[in-house]
Amino acid sequence: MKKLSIVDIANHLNVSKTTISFILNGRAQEKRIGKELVDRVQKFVDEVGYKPNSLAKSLRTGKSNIIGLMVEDISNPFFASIARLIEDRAYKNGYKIIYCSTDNDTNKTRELISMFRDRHVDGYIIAPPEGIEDDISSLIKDGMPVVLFDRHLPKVSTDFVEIDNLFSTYNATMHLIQQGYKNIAYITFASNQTQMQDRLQGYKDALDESGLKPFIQEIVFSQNEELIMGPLNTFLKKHKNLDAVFFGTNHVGTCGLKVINSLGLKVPDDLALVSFDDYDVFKLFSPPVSAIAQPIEAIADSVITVLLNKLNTSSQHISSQSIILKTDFQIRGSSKKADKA
Amino acid sequence: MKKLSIVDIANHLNVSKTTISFILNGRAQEKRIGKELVDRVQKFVDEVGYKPNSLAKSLRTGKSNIIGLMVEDISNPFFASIARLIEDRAYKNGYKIIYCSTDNDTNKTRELISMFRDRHVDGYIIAPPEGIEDDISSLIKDGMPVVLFDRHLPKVSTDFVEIDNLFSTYNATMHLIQQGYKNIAYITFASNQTQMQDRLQGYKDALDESGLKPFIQEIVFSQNEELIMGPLNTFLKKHKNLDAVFFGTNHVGTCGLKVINSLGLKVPDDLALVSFDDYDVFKLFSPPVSAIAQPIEAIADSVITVLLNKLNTSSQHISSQSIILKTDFQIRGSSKKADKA
DNA sequence: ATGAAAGCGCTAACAC
DNA sequence: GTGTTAGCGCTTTCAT
Repeated sequence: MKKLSIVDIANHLNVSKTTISFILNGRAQEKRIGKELVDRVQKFVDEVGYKPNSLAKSLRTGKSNIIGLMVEDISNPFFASIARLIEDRAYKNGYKIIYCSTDNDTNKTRELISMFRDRHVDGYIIAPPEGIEDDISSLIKDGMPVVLFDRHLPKVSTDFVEIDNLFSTYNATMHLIQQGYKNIAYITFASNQTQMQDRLQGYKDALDESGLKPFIQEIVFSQNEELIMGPLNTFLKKHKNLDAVFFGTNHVGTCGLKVINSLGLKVPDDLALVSFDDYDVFKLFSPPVSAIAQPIEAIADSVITVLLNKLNTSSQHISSQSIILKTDFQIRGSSKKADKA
Repeated sequence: MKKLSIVDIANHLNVSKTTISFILNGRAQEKRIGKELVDRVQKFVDEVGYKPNSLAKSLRTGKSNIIGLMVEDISNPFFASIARLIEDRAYKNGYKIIYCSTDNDTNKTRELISMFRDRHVDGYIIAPPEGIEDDISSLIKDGMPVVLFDRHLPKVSTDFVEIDNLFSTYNATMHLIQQGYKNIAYITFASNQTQMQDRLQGYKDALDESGLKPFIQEIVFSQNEELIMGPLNTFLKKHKNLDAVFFGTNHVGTCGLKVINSLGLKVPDDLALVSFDDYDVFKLFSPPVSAIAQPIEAIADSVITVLLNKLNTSSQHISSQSIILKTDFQIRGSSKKADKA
């Protein structure tokens, strides 16, 4: 059974394909097409299960109903959860998602953007790596709806959705300080991305304000856990005087826990812990790890809402918006000073 | 700057667009097009950064270079990791991925398949829910390349990639028995999917063989963790005599750990633990949880290899293959009997 | 109120 | 070797 086209059904019904097209696109009223005809067409279409070829439609209209989603790494639970939520909302609104992981690699990202353009995606949701400013700018210049999230590009004016990174780490660091910890390290990935810089700054500000000395360890991002745990191990062994460690991301945090376990360190007695991003690993660790929970649902919701908005308003120039969401600091056993101060 | 089409560049070079098309598609040799012309075209194309419109190409050729990937839930670390790996391989071979989560919902899946068809995806990778047999069959009947994974549909003859579920649970259950545990429960999601049934059977076989009594608890699948933890809690409270629990999936396992923590049970003294699927949560729990590690890379690799194969061989009727991979049972502290038997 | 026809950008049979 | 041309299936202007 060959798939039928609009022509087939037009022929079968002895009507012009134009009319069919109008009816199928809900413009029957507007075109004053006879109600009786409309029903007849509708009925037949349902009967044979005709579906317009969306490729042809896209070619003609220039709209693909596809949204491109570019995250750092889809296997990271943070991004996976957001992707899931965005996916749901997108499908409900008639959009499909094409996604991919950038690995924070500028060239790969550039290539992917080009692929997306080529595919005529209608909109872009991107957690951008550094160095991609020009590509994003040109996307925007060409009128493509773009929403950044998790971080933004200071030199590009776009809509973006973020959390209050600086306050989050400041606040959590302050908590450690209030608990009486003095030698607090901050371990993060080496990155100039805004969210990473803001987080680092929040930590620094808190220490500064309290007259404490910062210990910062930046690790080169890698897919290979060994390459993260190695430097972490070295760092922790070298700084025996530390009494608390702040992990800048969930990935660093997880690797950190593994290293701490392998070193046989006691939490929080030997070392207190706080990590960015909250997820099961932290909740189930013994003791559970204090963590900064990002409002995943709110982020996904904001992102897709903003994008759908841009997609639906024909007007090119709505002023772009920045949405900054609050995080939720979950204080748990890993950062509570033992009673005998 | 308007995006240019093949016609523009043909005009600009005073050549027919056919010639351009041939050159761009690497058929210059075959068509004996002058090397000099080829170079000239190539140079100009590079210069202006011309990219063929893939929509038009797809419309014409019927190929979209898109693979549809349907998993149960992209935010589940197992599926997220596999998706990531498949994505990489697919991109390297010139394919993009459109993915979505089925939630094990037959109707949703049916709709998604229809969307994929409509989008003319070139191939399908599916972790199928129950009840979707007919849709898959018709896909195959129409000559679409389909690879199932994680589970299969007994009534449909397709290529699929799976692990040896039955042996995996049998083996791990035997381990518990050898450690001296007598009252071993198996907690899983209620499901008739092959992998779930096989896992359950492996457990039953082991108990049978050892003359032990099974305790089986099936939980209704849900996105909402509360709805999983509730029944779990009830079950554990009701069966105080249990000395070991086997979790049938990573999700059940994670929820199980939360419940065990909230109940204040000691692992493995109060309760020994084994779970299907290995991931960070299990590795970092105290004590670390014995787990059946699926060979993620091998699964992803097999899936995409099989699919690419089907995509590239024009022949319709290669006999379909089933690939069954081995798992790796990681024995850890959660299932070792305390020394004083 | 309905239909004819142009055209979105590309490929490939078929001429020349 | 290179160009002409007919679609792929759809939307939309314009004429009737």
